[in-house]
Amino acid sequence: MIDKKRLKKESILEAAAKVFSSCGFYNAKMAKIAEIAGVGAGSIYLYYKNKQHLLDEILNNFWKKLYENIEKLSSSTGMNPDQKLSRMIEVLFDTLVEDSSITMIFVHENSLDLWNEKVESNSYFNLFFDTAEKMIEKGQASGFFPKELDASLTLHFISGGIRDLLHQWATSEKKIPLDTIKKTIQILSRHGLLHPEYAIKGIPSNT
Amino acid sequence: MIDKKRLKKESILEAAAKVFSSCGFYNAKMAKIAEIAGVGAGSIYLYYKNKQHLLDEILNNFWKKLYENIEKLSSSTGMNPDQKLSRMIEVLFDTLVEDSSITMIFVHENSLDLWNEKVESNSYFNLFFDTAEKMIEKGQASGFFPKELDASLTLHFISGGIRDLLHQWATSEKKIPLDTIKKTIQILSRHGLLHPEYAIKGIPSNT
Amino acid sequence: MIDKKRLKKESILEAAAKVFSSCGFYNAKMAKIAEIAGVGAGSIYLYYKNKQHLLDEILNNFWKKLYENIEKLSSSTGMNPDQKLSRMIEVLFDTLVEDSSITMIFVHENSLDLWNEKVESNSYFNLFFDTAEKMIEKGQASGFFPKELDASLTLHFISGGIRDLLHQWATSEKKIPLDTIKKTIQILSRHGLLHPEYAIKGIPSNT
Amino acid sequence: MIDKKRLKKESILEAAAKVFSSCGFYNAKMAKIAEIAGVGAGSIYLYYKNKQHLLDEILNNFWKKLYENIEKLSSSTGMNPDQKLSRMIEVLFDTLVEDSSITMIFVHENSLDLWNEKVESNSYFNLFFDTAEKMIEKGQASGFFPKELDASLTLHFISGGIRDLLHQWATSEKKIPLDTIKKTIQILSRHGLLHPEYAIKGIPSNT
DNA sequence: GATGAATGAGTGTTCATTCAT
DNA sequence: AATGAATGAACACTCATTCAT
Repeated sequence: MIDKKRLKKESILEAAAKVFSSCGFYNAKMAKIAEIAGVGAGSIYLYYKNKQHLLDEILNNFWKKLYENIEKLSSSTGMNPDQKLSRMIEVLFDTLVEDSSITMIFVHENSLDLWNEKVESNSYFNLFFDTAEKMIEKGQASGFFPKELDASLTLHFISGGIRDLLHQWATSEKKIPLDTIKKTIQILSRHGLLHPEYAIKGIPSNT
Repeated sequence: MIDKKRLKKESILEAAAKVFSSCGFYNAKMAKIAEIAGVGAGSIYLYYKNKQHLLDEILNNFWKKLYENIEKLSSSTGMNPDQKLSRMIEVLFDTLVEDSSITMIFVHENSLDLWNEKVESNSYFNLFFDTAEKMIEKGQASGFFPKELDASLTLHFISGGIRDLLHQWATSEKKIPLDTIKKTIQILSRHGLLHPEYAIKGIPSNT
Repeated sequence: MIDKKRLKKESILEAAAKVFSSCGFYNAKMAKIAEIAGVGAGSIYLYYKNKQHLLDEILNNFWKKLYENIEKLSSSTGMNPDQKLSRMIEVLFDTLVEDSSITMIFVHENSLDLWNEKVESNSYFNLFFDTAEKMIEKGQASGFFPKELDASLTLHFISGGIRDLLHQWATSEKKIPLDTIKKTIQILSRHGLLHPEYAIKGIPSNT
Repeated sequence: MIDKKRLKKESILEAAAKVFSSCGFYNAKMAKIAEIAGVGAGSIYLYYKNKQHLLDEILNNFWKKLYENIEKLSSSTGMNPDQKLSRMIEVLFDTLVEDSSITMIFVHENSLDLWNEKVESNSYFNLFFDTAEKMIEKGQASGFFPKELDASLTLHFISGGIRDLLHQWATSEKKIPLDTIKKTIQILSRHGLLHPEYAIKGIPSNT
């Protein structure tokens, strides 16, 4: 009984994710969402205040999942910061890939006005970023990562990179293998584009 | 006479950029654009087919400028691939920072439907990416950059990173100095997050 | 058992009266009525056909009470028509004041569409008016009231006056004492605004 | 040109009055108003903020006209208070009869929520009532009208009476002649229902 | 009987676009 | 060319009413 309700609420959210991801938030019609969810148009409003609320929930769920995954990782022992970084990227990546609708929404719904509410402190969005930030700071403290980098900015750079790569992956005709994407992200995040040797020895002057 | 026309067309585009960047595409009102441009609402349609066309033009101009800047760089001699990469990032960065409206649009207007038209082959968007891609491939050929990376994906990763960083910069209260942003991008793009020494020597096992 | 039912039916009507009087018919929500009555939303429809029916019942009850009060008065002996008129006004007034919800409804819910059904002949509304009309006609027959007046119109004038006065009373900040209202009604109904002496002697020409 | 605009604005208001008066405010459809006015649905909003604004304008116009008519009367000389009262009732009556749509609206749209805005001080509604109130007070000062009456309440009684009488007139099948209505109002307002002689001599005890 | 979740018809309002002037 | 008044399609949301439980 109470399970059925949860199921219905869930199916509406899934339908919304599907429609948002394929049409974008502004072109998504509530009627379409209702149709896909298999409920009457008015029923959506029994569970969600309005269209915006649907998006908020979707994104919040996403950040929550991400936070929970990263949280375990953060407090785990037996990995050095570099391994944790690798793992974090993997988690971020896997979470995104797991549900392509969410990925598309994450990728696309960046529009200015769609973010105001989620920046409330201690939203999962912030929890995620704070946790990840601290992981990087620890890596800096133990000498793994250069101290001159700002942890928050670093995080944004990497997550932005991942986002665009997935955008590319999701929209490209000839599907790029996910493993290629994954490896690319790992290399670039950890080593950057420049060959490590050059980074240390410097560039040979006769080139 | 013909100059006056060009001026008016230009001022409309500038107004559109201003409004798009502050409200987002979907909340931007044509009436507001006309008002800011100082023209009648109907006049916009003398120069641009519709709202979408305005956005297309803005983004196209942006990619054109970017392409032209990168083009010179690409064919220039006297720089090694690493220096060119650095310079390219600088160009990308500077071009974005130059006009904050455009940056905000570049950052936000990712919505699915807003991109279909621009992927036409030989748009400046593609020209830019092709050129940049070739630069990276040259770097790989000459051993500067690891061959295992896909040039196109690399490019997307970096541009996505830059985008998110600038988003962060544009929306953060306490303005982060642009130089910090710039340096962060340079380091991460070229060296990644992991300290180069570890990248080569490997991680000490006793950590 | 059957009493419990009557009680529930009653409480729904009371709740409806409360909500109608505070929000007006069109802004009254069935859900709110159900909540105040302490029943489920669907239960209302076990007792009343629809929203309109609730209003009909409320008003019908009101006219019924009024009719019953006036009926006794009409057939009573020992009062002259003027005294009966006075008494009738008093009854009308007291009935209205007794339940302020009903008053507000009587005062406000005049909207065209809300009346069609109630004009069915031999509704209590009509019974009340017929009885009151006859009282006035008797007064005319016995010379108390001027014969040139139409009894029905007279009645409407007076009841309209009372209605507006009560509206005034119900909405005014600084509560006007009910006695003042009552006295005003009595004087104006019986003597009008003009000082009786002038009415007979005529107006002195030198004013 | 500017006249055409005024004409269009006017025609929309007239259409609104027509529809409001026949359906009531809440059942009036904007689409219907537009259709009757012969304009597109959106055009209404070029001239009026919303549906409520239409009603406000209609009623405000009505009170304005009424105020202007009463104002002249109030400051005129050569009439005693009783004559002025008579004249005022006539003006009120004539203004209402002049446009039956407005009358119906005046009669029906009393709903609680439809009045909030108009009670702003110095609206024409208030100006009208203040002016009329002063007329009555003058009549009391010069002994024409009984001092025990409150001028404001008196006014409300009379206007309420007129309203109901016109309601009656407007909805009755067999059209009552307007003259009958008018005379009824005059008599009742000035002399009340009781025969003036009785009012002075008292009621003979043997009745 | 009683419930309250589900429904979907219904509508005020917006705004990109057009076109008469 | 330039205007801005006019348009009308489109849509999120409400809420009286129903009906499965």
